Amino acid sequence: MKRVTIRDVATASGTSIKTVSRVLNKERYVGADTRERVERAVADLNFRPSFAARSLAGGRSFQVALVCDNPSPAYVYAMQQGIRDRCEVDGVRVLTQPYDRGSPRLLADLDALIATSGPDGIILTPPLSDNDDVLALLAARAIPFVRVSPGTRAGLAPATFIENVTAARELTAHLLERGHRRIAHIAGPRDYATSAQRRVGYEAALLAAGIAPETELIVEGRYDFASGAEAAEVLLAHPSPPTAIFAGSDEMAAGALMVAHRRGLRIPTDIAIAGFGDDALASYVWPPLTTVRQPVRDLAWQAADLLLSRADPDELREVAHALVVRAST
Amino acid sequence: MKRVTIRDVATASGTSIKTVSRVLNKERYVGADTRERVERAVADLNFRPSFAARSLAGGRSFQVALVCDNPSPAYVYAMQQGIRDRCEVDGVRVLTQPYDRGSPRLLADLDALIATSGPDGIILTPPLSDNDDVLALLAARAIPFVRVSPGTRAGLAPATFIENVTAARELTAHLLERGHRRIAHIAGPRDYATSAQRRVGYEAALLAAGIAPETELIVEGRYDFASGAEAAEVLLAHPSPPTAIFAGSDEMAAGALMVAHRRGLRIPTDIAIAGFGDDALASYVWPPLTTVRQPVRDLAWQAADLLLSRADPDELREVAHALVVRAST
DNA sequence: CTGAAAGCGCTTACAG
DNA sequence: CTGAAAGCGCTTACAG
Repeated sequence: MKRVTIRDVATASGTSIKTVSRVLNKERYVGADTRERVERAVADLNFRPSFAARSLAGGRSFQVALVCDNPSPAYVYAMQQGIRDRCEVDGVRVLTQPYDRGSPRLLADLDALIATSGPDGIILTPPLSDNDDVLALLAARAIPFVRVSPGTRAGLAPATFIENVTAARELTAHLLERGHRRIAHIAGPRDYATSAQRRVGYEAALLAAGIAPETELIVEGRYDFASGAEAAEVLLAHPSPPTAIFAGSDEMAAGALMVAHRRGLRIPTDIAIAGFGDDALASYVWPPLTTVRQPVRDLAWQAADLLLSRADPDELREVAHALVVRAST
Repeated sequence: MKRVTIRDVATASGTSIKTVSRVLNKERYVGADTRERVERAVADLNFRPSFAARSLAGGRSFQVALVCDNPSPAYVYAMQQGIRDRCEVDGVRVLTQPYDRGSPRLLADLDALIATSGPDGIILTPPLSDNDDVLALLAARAIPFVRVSPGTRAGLAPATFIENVTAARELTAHLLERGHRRIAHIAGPRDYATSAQRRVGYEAALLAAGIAPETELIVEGRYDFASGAEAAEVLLAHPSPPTAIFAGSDEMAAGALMVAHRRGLRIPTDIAIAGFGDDALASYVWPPLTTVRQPVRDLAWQAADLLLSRADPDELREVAHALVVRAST
């Protein structure tokens, strides 16, 4: 079973390999009937061009890399799906490279990825979207990239985002409406721009209600379950504990929920708990979590679209979020 | 910034490109000092060979594909991690292709993957590990593959697995020890070999305890949360409901847990619930789930190792499971 | 142990 | 609108 090549298609269609190449790449200036003959031959022979050959000859790899360092498998998985949804339309493959931002090898690994696989573009998710070293490397290598949920330096590259500040303000307002006055916040890690954005929204809502944010009611987590539980322990041990907790991620909210259960607290009567993201997890825990829907798959799709359509560096695309009220508040 | 090529390395080290190629591929018959000169030049020039060129010339792609169709992001993500852990040792990349086994395009898409990307090997996860059409296609294309948790046709290809029957028996025995006599089972979908294996283990434990399995206490789900909830509704509506439910996956167990909470049942007093897998989710719900630990990442690592080490088709590797008792039983 | 030649399957640049 | 030539950066087969 020898491989069918462009040469076979040229022979079968009575044209040259250059013409077949033109049809393959949807170039203009191919006669209608010539195009048709080539397309028939492609179908008849079940010809599929070799990525390796196209990459080598054309200097493009037909590959996009998702470069991420995120504690949530659900997030990364949804990102992969959204990116793939968009990329497969263009016949582009997706390479997922999870990194450890703490690793001293981060830059070297990323550089190696670029040198060996030569992706046509890169999609950066938080916290890498705001990592100066990574940003500098991509600029030096002159490789197109898109940022998901960046915090600073708008205009550096196209980006997709949700209005984190607004969303957090809406969620906090919901807790205020429920009558809560002592509302705690479990913030995300410092190097995520989204952490600060969500915290700003939380504080803005409190201020708008005439409540001064208290440092003691704000604890920093790592966006994961364990840190949410740790933070909740701290908050609930407070002499005058909060009646509501707004966690910056659903996983942290789930951790807080676990602690509340362990302490025999009734939810939401004794303590209301809300998250952020609307991961599948938010619907799986008891009681189901009030949260903000962050459509990760859409964010990813738009990011891939920005990349493949070669958007201008200052193009920003907002994806709509939504407050989702469930039984935990 | 022109790309550094093998030719530059040959010039810098005073050898030929063939010798550089030998060093790169760790071939034998290279003089010690020649090797050293080449290695120094590689390091000095920061040379990284092009995957595209190596693929085209060598007929290998340095790429392995994970071909899966699984409802659980956590499972797929853990598989990706384990495979990548092993592959990066050999400088091999991982392509993840999620498929829809219900799709009429499944085979065509898989065939296209093979034709365009030409992976050096493929890893199949359930239920694709037992899909006859997929198996036939891979055989026809003569492409090496490894199966994760296959059910039948041992010897067709190397495989990794956990002892599902034993594990399910142990879990059910645990429920029996807790005093339960009416133990229900939410089984996985029919096309997963693991579904039948777990069910067999469940029935064997009952029989060993002198209890005849009842058809009405066995409901089929889809391994996901929603189907677990649906199955639990059916089971708890039974005139003589079970006192314990063993779900074939953690997600289904979480669904059953949700239904129990909605009905105001105390867990495990009114109803005990156990899952299978020990996904992160199992520790996130309340009460935490008793389950069987299935080390997916290890299964994946071993699968990749079997592939990269060109294991014989009859090589099987068992990965150890473990009963994990928590508060839900 | 080492190297010169040919070729993998495409695309690029150049002609016509 | 179409094609012949050169070349992408490596590895394979073949010599020595």
